[in-house]
Amino acid sequence: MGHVLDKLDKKILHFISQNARTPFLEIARECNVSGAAIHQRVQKLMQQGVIRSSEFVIDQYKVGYQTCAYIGIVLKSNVEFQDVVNHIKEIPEVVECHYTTGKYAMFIKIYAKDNRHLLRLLLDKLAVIPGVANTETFQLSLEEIFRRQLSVFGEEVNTEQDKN
Amino acid sequence: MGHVLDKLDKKILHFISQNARTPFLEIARECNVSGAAIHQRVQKLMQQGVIRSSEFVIDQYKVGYQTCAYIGIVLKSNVEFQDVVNHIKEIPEVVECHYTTGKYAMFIKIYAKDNRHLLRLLLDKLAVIPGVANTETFQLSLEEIFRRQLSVFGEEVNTEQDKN
DNA sequence: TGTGAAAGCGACCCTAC
DNA sequence: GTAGGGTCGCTTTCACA
Repeated sequence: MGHVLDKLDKKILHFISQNARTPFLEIARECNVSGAAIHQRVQKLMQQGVIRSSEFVIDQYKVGYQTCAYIGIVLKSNVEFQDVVNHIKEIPEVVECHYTTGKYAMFIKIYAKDNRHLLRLLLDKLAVIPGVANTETFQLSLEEIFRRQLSVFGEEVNTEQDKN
Repeated sequence: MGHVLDKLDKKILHFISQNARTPFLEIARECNVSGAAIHQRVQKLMQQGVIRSSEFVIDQYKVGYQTCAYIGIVLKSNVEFQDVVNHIKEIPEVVECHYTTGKYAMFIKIYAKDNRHLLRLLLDKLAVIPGVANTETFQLSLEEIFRRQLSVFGEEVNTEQDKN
């Protein structure tokens, strides 16, 4: 939890969370510090786990995955969560998996090529997992309206100022 | 949306979707092509919109956002979707927004610092948007079990082979 | 922790195929 | 659409403060 981030950390996160290829030297110039400082900060943030990874974001629709759905999963009683998770992990089309409190035990996000594919995933891959009682599907429309990273830093990041 | 991706495209996407800082030259060596080829392919993929962006992924929990929820939104009748979307966009804690078919009109993903914060967002920001009839919240547990990009390319990518 | 310089590479552009 | 070379700029490391 309490990772104390100062303004410089937040500025760095602000930049690199929007464009992973931003040169560290460019960030350094924006922040009026040396390139080495940025480099060291980024390494520390990675070690602390504040930075989880970096990735190019692919448009799933353009590579043939036309359908996306959130699925709430209800488990049978006395089921070991981890067993179910292990099965779910084996389905490559599942891109997120969460525990939830309330109505469902778990919530997953899944991509499929089309509705038929989605149905097959539901029936042949999900429903057959031991422990899964039933599922409810919230099918998302073709167009994702928007998607972004949490811009926690927006307000506090002022690009034209000294480092403190 | 037939963007025809050949094996080389898929290999490239496979690498850069997992680590945005992978040097193109390294990918080139893996694929037995020149660095320039990778560079041009990536540019083309960006122009086509297959690559949407690149980003460092921040661990939200480690920067003080302890709570995450999916929220299904029901709209009043005769409401212009876009008006509602415009209001939702103004809430920085919302990181995804989708249209859905079925029970809800829209589905969003939202981060909050804690339960109180989530409640305030629901009551003070979401519920007051004109056109929003009611919402249903699926609160996600602290620990995200996993999150990954669609590895469409896994099966087809063989790192030790020629380019065709 | 941050700095500055130095060394090693990679990105990018251009020309040729 | 790919290869190769050259230049420029970036990353990374190190001694020092």
